[in-house]
Amino acid sequence: MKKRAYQDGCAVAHALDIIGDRWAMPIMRELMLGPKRFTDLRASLPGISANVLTQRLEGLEAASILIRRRLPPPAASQIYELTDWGRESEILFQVLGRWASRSPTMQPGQPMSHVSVVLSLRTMIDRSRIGDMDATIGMRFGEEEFRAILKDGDFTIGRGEAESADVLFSGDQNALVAVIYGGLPFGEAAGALTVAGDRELAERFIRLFPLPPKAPSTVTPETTAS
Amino acid sequence: MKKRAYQDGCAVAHALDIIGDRWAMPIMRELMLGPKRFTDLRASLPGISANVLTQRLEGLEAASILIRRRLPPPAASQIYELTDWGRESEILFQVLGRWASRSPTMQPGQPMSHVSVVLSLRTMIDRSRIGDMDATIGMRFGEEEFRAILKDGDFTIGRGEAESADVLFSGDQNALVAVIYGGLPFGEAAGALTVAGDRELAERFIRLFPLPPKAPSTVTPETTAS
DNA sequence: CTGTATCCGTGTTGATACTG
DNA sequence: CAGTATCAACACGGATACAG
Repeated sequence: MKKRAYQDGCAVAHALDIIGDRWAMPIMRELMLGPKRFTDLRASLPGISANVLTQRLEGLEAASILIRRRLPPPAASQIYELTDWGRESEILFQVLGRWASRSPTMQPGQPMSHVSVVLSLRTMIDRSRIGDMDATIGMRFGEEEFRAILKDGDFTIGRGEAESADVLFSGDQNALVAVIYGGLPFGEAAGALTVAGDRELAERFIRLFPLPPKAPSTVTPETTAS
Repeated sequence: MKKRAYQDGCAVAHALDIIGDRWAMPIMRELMLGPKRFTDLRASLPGISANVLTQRLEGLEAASILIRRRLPPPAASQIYELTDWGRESEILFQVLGRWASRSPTMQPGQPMSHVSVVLSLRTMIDRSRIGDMDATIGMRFGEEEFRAILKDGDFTIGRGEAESADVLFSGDQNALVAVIYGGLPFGEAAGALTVAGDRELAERFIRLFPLPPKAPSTVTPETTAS
């Protein structure tokens, strides 16, 4: 079928055959919190072109990672939704993200999608810091709302109603990232991010997501001769 | 630097920028059990071309995943060796391999490299089945020797002297795979695989690596009309 | 023997425009 | 909204030639 396949019995090579193509994993990531339409996917993946998105969706469907469903009328649109097995791939994103967060060449500050931010919180939460916290945190990024629950030492987050939470973050998800991972004070994020509700809880919340130490760079910084 | 980079702050996207290129992960896999030379890598990655291997090695070196070392004379050859952080990526291969082993589209029977086989054992071992086993297992595939140790409910395997083990498998690594994962009886693998030493231990050993159940295919098998 | 560099045919990717 | 068509740029794989 596929022209360029590793002809290798290794399961890792098979994984790369089905999800190793450019954009395949970012597409899966965007579907991890629930189904999306073609246009939603395109909007949350800046840089992808329509034909590549079509091809990847076909490939991922053929691999049983997602299914295409036509919503019942009146909403006559199609949606793409992960299968159970596709959803099980979340562990890949967690492990990959945790490993890459130590990369010495990673440059911070680039924009992230709504889903990326939420998944990164799922990945980087340090459950040992939750203690006896018992709270709900809402987030509103553009049209999308997410809801996090801290309870019994555990942390869950997904799409959900944000308004009634104990704290509500709203605005630009990148500003929240700058606060949580970049140590930016809320004050300096004002304008891009507003915090409503229990301010002290918000301050505690953002300290639940420590970054692991960077791995050392093994590259000599190349004395740039003209 | 890189022409085609996801411009995405998500750590997963950064990971894909540095290890998402074709052949990058298979190269890392081949170095996971210790350093190799350019020619060794090429031989264990059928299908890769010299220039692509050179490019990937450069990229992985720039990302601090591996370093290039010149062996001291008399062996004047270079070797490629994972950095500490590069070695920490083994978890990626384990998670990826375990997930992909459930793929409904994976076809068994394709050849695997020596390293792939050893890493797959590390990945698929079911420690709960080890019980009080206390033994060493040797494997000799071509020029390479590996040694596994079962002790105190744990399993370790890596490059190492094989001869003195309680059981010695030698011959074609693919035949061992067919026995362990394919359920092929030793008898039918004879010729491709020889087993020396404690035969009963060998039989117990190969049952320590159960495969997880396949995920269901969600693709309708397309009634092939002429 | 161990790599590296260059050329070339081919397939994949990506941007734009366009259609149901 | 959900893709398809077209085309240019690039990456890949193979072969070959070159350098230490």
